[in-house]
Amino acid sequence: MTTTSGEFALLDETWSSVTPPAARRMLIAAAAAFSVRGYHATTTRDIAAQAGMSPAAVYIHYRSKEELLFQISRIGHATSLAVLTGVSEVDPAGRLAAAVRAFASWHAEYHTTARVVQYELSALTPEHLTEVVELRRRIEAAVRDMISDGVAAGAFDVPDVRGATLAVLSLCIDVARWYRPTGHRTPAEIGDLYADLVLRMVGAA
Amino acid sequence: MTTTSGEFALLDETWSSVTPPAARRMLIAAAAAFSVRGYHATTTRDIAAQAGMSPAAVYIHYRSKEELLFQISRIGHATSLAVLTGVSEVDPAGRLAAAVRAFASWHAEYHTTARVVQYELSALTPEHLTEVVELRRRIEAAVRDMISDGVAAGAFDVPDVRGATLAVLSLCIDVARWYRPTGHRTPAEIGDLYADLVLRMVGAA
DNA sequence: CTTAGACCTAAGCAACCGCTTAGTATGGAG
DNA sequence: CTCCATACTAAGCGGTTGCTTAGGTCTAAG
Repeated sequence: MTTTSGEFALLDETWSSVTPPAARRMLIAAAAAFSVRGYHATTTRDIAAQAGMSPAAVYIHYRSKEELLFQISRIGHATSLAVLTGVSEVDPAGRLAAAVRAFASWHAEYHTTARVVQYELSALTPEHLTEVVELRRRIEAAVRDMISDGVAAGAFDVPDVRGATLAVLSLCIDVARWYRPTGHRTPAEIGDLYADLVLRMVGAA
Repeated sequence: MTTTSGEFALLDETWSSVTPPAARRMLIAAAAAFSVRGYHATTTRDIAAQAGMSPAAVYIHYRSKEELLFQISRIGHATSLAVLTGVSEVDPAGRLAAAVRAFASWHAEYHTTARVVQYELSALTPEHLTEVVELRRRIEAAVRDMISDGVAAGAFDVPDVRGATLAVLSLCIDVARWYRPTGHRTPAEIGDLYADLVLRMVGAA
């Protein structure tokens, strides 16, 4: 486990499915630029310069600037869904805690990608947005199921399951907004803090 | 109490300090446009059209597009700080609950303004950002004081006061991201839900 | 060496951006 | 009436945008 890639060493292959290498470099450059300046404030010249290529090189691999955004959003949503549902614990409290720990710390560790994922939805075309919204629906359903399983097992005390689901997701997602690598909390510490707070919110014994 | 202005009827004078009326109409049009499309995706022509004036009319009342953003951000931050600190309760749990209820429901009721306040900070000039960051510091300090007062009085069980402050503010702020007026929760209901969740987070008896 | 094809660049186009300039309409004071 | 300040618009300027086109360079098979 290195300090830069943290506990997501295996997932640092976020972009490994993107080929050829030049297309991957372009995506990574676009994600970095979008996360710092926002989609609309980023020019195709910015992206190309950061990837070390000419502005026209963008269009060898992607149809448009928006397609770059879509690929980042699609892969980022799929990765965060995998992180959330990839926990192995079986008891309700341990399972929810592990999922929140992983999901929250992913939003810190990969705050660059997460910011694009969470705050640039409105720049997607309607067709691309539809595809991404389906992934978001599955993320929400995963959290809701974990909470209602705990309620059914008598492990949680939750008067409003949908409200609690909303709050848990909201809390984790917002990490992408405020997190700074220079802050004095590591992604793992944020994960631990949030797992504890969420167990208190659902009234776990 | 009307359904549209909710419990913030008196505060619906958010922009009442802005004169003359044409300047106020321009600010409101800009806030609406920025909240829907984002600062960088909004053109001065969009703003002027929504205010029913010509593009040049923007520059009668404001030096630049960025100054419109700054005024929205400054007034919005000041208003949300007033909402947060305007609670009258004295006991720690009641005071924190009332503050969270007011702050969270403000972010729903005025989600248009709140979105600009929370998500367009990076478009401000360094000088304007400095002024707004000072208001944000006071907002954070207000929440932190409420939590540490409760800890000192033995009413809360909080192992990490700064971490809890971060989470409480984060939860309320993120309402501006997900809230939709067409949703089935009213701003007041969101405030009640969040006040309960926050009391659980701080371990109030 | 020739050739095909993948990959990339230099140059630039049409459209659009924030903002400016020059001028018009209005209404109150003298 | 004249004069002037205020509030606005029509037109457009210089610069930037996303994206295209035409052409160059590299690798590897024949």
